[in-house]
Amino acid sequence: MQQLTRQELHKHIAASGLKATSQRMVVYEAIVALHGHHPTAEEVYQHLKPANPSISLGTVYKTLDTFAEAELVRRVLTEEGGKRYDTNTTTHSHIYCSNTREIIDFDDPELEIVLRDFFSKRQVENFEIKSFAVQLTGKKVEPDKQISISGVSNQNL
Amino acid sequence: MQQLTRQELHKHIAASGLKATSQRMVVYEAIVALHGHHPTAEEVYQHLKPANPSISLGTVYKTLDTFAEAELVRRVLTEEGGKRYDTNTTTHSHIYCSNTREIIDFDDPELEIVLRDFFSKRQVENFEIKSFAVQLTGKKVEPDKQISISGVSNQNL
DNA sequence: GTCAGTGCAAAGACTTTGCAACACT
DNA sequence: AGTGTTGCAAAGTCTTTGCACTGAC
Repeated sequence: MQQLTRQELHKHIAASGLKATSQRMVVYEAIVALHGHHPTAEEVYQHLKPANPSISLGTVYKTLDTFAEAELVRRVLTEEGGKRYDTNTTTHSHIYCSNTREIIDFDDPELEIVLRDFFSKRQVENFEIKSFAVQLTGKKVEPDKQISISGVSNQNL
Repeated sequence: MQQLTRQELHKHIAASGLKATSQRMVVYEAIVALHGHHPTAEEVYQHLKPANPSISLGTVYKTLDTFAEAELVRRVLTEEGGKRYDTNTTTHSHIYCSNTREIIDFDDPELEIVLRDFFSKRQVENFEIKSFAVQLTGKKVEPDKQISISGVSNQNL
């Protein structure tokens, strides 16, 4: 994502019905800058601290929580239990590497079409579905090694 | 899942290369009993405590972690940041209710076929996929209300 | 008998909260 | 001006760790 001007930041935040304070703009800016890294509150704080030494960690926590409620950002599911955040992009799919614990964006329009199609036919009882995501788990391999999906075992599917 | 005998518990645990201690059997028994509830360590502890007052919470934490490493149980992704566990069943899909914070199993063979199919064609670069899961997010509705998927907005897909 | 596993309690990590001061609308 | 937001620090929650003891193999 490109650099946002102060005005744009203001607009983004105000558009969600939130007061556009300077801390919120800074936090939003940081999470945009860290897009793809799925940072924790602490990481957001560390990122914006040099340029904004007066902001407090507690405010970052509160702000991210507020943003998540307002759907300005979304929480990323983790197996480790920490809360991570990301800008609310069009894809909700992630790959989780069990070796490096990275969460990598996986953006595949085809997959999304397939799923969207599936759920437009398959209604879930007593449930109003708001969004869905695919979570892939696996391990990074060396670029020169053979890439395979054959390792997907039946009992995992 | 049915009741497991002490011998069966022993076998399950030993089969993963772990020492089959009585604490481990009790923890495994509890998580089987709580299958579908996706309990936290604390909940597992509360469940087994009445019958096993001498077991310590720390041991439950350690044991669940050990089990997860050995893939005897799996960690369930949560948005809230707490670690939850479940027996390693054949489905990996969940529905998360943002109202009640419940995690509900969603077992749909058709969906699994669709995804399995998709990923058998679509290889992911430099990544060996081990498993995948679909995470649905939404809200429970009253049984008499209209159920709809139309609320799925484009920007979430 | 050996060594991994356990209980306990303390430490650690992460997150939330209360409140006075502050700043956006 | 009024109300929601911030900074700070303290409290709270959840999880891990160290160590002496125990029990499974």
